[in-house]
Amino acid sequence: MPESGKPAARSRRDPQARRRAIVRAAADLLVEGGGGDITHRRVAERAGVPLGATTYYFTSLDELREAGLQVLVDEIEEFVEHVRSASAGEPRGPEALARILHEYFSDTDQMRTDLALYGATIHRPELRPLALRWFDGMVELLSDWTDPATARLLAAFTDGITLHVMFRGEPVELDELTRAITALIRSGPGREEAK
Amino acid sequence: MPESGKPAARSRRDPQARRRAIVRAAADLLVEGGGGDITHRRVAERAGVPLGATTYYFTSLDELREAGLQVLVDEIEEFVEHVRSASAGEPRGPEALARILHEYFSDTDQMRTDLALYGATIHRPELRPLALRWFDGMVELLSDWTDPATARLLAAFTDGITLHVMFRGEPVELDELTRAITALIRSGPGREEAK
Amino acid sequence: MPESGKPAARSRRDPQARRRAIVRAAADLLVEGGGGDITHRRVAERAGVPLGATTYYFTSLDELREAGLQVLVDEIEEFVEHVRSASAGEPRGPEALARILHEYFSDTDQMRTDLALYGATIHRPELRPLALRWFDGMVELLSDWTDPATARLLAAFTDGITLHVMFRGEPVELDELTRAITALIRSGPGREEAK
Amino acid sequence: MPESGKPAARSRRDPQARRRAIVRAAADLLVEGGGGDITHRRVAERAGVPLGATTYYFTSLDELREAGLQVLVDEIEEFVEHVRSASAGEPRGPEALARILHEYFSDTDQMRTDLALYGATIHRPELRPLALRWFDGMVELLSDWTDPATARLLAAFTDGITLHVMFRGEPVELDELTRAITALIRSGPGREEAK
DNA sequence: TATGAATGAGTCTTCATTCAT
DNA sequence: GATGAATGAAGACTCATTCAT
Repeated sequence: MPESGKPAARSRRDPQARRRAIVRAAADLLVEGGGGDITHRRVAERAGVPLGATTYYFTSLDELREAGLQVLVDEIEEFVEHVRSASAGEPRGPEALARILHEYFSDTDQMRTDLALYGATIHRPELRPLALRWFDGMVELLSDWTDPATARLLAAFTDGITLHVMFRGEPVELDELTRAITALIRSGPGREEAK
Repeated sequence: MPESGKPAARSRRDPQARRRAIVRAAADLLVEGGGGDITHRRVAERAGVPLGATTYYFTSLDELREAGLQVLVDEIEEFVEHVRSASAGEPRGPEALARILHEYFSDTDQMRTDLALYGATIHRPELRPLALRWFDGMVELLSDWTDPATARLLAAFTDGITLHVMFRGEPVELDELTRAITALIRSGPGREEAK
Repeated sequence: MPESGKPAARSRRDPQARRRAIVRAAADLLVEGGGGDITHRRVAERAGVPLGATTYYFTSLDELREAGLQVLVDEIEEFVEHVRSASAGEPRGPEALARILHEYFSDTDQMRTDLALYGATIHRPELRPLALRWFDGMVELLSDWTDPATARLLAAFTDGITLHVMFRGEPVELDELTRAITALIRSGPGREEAK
Repeated sequence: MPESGKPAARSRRDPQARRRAIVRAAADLLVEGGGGDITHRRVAERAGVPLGATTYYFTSLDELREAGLQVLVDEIEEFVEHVRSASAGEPRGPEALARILHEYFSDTDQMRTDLALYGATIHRPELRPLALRWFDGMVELLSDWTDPATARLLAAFTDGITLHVMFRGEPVELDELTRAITALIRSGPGREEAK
């Protein structure tokens, strides 16, 4: 129960919440059905707002789509941040990294979000910067474990695995993952020693 | 009298050629703009056939879209086959493989086709078998160079690199590729001796 | 009753007639309400065709509007042609011309069409060539009665009178008209003697 | 305390100025794009006032449109008045009048305003009184130079020339104008001697 | 067999107007 | 008194699909 005063009763005359609800709905639709499924009507229904609200808050459908995608990327970045802080105290060996990534490859929801991001941007070059934010975030995270060049290779490797795991519907084995990651990291020039 | 003869003079009074032209147009549109760009009108115009022809040869637009995707996969398989036969005499070392893959990562058209395939199937589980044909073809190709498990990892790696290279618009360096591939292959249990 | 065979029964599966009906409806709406009143819905209802038909036959509303306007201009030109041939045998004195124009200034329908033409083109420079066809037609007609320069002045004069007569709802007197036209023609260098 | 003082500092907390700004914006839009371009949003943006202000000061959009038109007519009347006083000392011969009118026919902005007035009223009989104020003002002005009947003819002539000059984008020559005006005035019964 | 006509559903978008604040 | 949020109606346009020919 919040402070006091108007406890619930939001939604009407709460532009911010309304906008959020619309974007949330767009993001969900993006994950479920891809960018082509974003229509004013669908978003409005999903968000529980009248049709006019979607056009009132967003000048064009493109803008709405991008806002939804933005939310997805924000979520992904939060996830990356979460992983990073959760692994703060862990040893920096390849095995530990493999365990972390393996966990990620078991999180279907998370991967579905990534896939939605790829799908939405593949044919929309103007939105690719959003996907790059995810790529770069991953590279940055991996840079805690290896040198930048290897981090980039590992980031690409990660996305490839995501694609294959999701398409095949089969998980990736932890030991194989460990083997590959270990090999890739060992092959690199090594992480620069900070300080 | 039909039968043989008339090697040229196709297209008119050649239902098969017409069908092919339509599917070809659909495939092109798929690569250029994604599944959302496939409409009867657009395909008809692109193929240079009357509007009615698109509905005459294909019961529904979905069917047409899928046929176009099919063509894409066929092309990809041809490409894989081409690579395989072209590399028939080459040594089976990681360096040679890296060179082959590096060439692939320089072929923007080819990668665009792959991307179109991902994009078209990400949100259509029923079409994923088509993408898997590409995945499997790649695994099979790579199995000439390493063990099956490593081949699967390499195939995923390949798709990840494709994604990153295309999205970033930056090529991948041959030496990095060589390093990664060498490491991955060396880490594997080794290729079963065929024969 | 036409030839034989299908006597009436047109309208369905008679694209030409359909197109004509649509344009006719657009032209009527143009005269009655101005260019702003042209909407797909209104035209469709007026023409007695389904909404989709208007977009099927015309790529854009602008095209439809222009087609309607075109019809108006065609009508006007027919009218000019009619006047010309009707006055073929008449003497070429200013009095005869005044009588002809006076008749025109009594034809409310005809003037309403002209007004619609002005109204539709005033804010659409791209359509002005259509209005100029009327201006030029009038100049040509008047050139049968006087020199080109004076014909141009008279044509402008005609349009001004149309505007005032229609806006005031009061006719112009024949004798005043005669006086003005006579004065204008007499002031000119005179018609070039043909041959 | 209000009353006098504060010569500047208007606009905020000055309802009248706000209203004026809105009407001014409407008038401008009328001239630039015709009545169809008048929308609350556009007017508000143009006037630099919040959207709500346009509905606060004007019950309906029609009312706003008419107010804008009103302003146009006021401007036109001012212009006529200006011409009259400017020509107060001039000789009353046709040549002088021709010069004055020729100046008017060179003032594209002024003519555009007139055109906007025609365009806005052609299809709105209820607004025609506004256009008649311009017609009548012109007749009155011309009555300083000729008899009423001829003044009416000249006023119509003026509007016709405006239409043709603007539509053709070509100016009218001073000598032709002089010739026509001279002829028309000479043909009249002559101006009643005032006083 | 082949095709262009046909149309209703659905898309994006704009907007006058109302109203809560 | 002001104003931005709100929304349903309507507008332009596209199109899959059906069907007459």
